[in-house]
Amino acid sequence: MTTCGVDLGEWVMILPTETFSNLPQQKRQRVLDAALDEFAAHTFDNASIARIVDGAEIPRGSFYQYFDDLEDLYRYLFESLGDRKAKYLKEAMDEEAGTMENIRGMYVAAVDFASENPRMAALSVNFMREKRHFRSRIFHDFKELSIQFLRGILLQGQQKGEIDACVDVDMAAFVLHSLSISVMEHYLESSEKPERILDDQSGYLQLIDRVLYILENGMAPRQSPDETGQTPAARKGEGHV
Amino acid sequence: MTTCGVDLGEWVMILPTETFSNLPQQKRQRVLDAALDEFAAHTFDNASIARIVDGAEIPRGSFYQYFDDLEDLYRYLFESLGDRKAKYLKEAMDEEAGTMENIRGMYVAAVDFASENPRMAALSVNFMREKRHFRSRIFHDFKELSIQFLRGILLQGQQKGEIDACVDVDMAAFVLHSLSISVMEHYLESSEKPERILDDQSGYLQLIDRVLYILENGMAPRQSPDETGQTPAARKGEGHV
DNA sequence: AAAGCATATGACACCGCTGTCATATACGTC
DNA sequence: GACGTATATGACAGCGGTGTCATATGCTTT
Repeated sequence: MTTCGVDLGEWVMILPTETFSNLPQQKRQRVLDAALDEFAAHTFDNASIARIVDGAEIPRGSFYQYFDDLEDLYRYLFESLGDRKAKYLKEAMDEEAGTMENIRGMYVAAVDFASENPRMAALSVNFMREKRHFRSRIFHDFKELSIQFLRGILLQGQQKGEIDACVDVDMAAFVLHSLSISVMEHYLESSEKPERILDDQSGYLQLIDRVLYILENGMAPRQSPDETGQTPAARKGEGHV
Repeated sequence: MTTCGVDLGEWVMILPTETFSNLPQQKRQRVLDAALDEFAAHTFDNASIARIVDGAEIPRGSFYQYFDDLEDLYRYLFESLGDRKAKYLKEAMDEEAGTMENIRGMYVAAVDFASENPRMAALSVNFMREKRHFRSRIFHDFKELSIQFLRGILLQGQQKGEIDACVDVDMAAFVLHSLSISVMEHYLESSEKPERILDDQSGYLQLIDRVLYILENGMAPRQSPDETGQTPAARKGEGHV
């Protein structure tokens, strides 16, 4: 697939074939929209070009004029997802802030991202459900990357004395990564349901705080328990709501 | 599907149609084997009757003599999985033991189970990847059940003073459940890889201990840090290896 | 051996999807 | 208007799947 930079609305993305990038905005958007719908609702294996062309109301032949195949389109969407999510995470990181505050910031950013881009979030949850083999074909060890990023934060935290020296940073990164996926999944599943008890932001901020309280303080009784039941990060982060 | 109890080898299971249960053991086993292979390798949507009958070397028509459809067979396998896994968990639970020791026991049991029944473990990981809708159709809120079970243990632990009163048991159960899935997934993925750095039991016992150390003690520095870097549960549990 | 019943068998119709290709259309250029 | 090039279009062959059904097989009973 040929690539060329194009400013599409708010953010710059890498586009597939020339033909696709020359398309009138509206039509192009219809295609991307239908594709996002498809990948938000189905794993890659179950996604179908037939439904995408149907949704976008373009003839089947055109699809192959724009993309080599489904994976080509997927790659493209996935990349723009990565760019977009990276922005959220960058905004959330604060050099001045403590380690746990930054971690909380990342969790919150992930839910913000999911709430503002539900289809992209669903796509990324589906991506995590793909077989390892597929995942690394699309984005070489995306999971590894995410874990390494968290690992860096934790290591720094350990140097600053904010993370206990006894904790194994690799495991902690693994734990944080797994839980952030679970929280996002939970968020997306709950917003599917009609009841939507927790679909509002503030409900999820509370959920994140409670999960992080456990990760920060542990489940064993503390010698001097914190009476508020909130993490320091949560307390400092309250301005966010 | 008609049901009837039959003792197949080590454990009692509920069998589908009369016809299937009257089959010679060897043939029946071939079918179950092929099915387990299929569901360990593919999610339900991607599994195919064609491959199963191929693997079992039975004619396609026979399949429909034994089962209504793929879901019928899936239900049956899933149920026997549940029975089998429940046994592991029951053995792991110890009324006398402390809460964290029991939780560790469950994690270890899950990896033991995965190691001794890798295809069933893969099936159960695939099950967790299914859409919520499918999951509750097969087994009404399996995830919920698992979380409720953990919740009970934690609540008891809180009453015994072994779990900090500040922790939200619902969140803790959610965290424990999510991580147990992640650990099992990690185990299965690592045993797919040729290197297999951590595929041995003892490597995983270490992984579990490190994860649980974090959950027990938290990542924040403790006033009186434990010099060994292991959980009390891990120390008491060492006899297991 | 004929009849009756349970089970086995694989050919078959039908479906949804993919990727291709011959053909149609639009548009800029002479 | 004729030509050339880029793009549009949907019919189509091919594939792998499903569920069915007419027919075959084997075993038991008379």
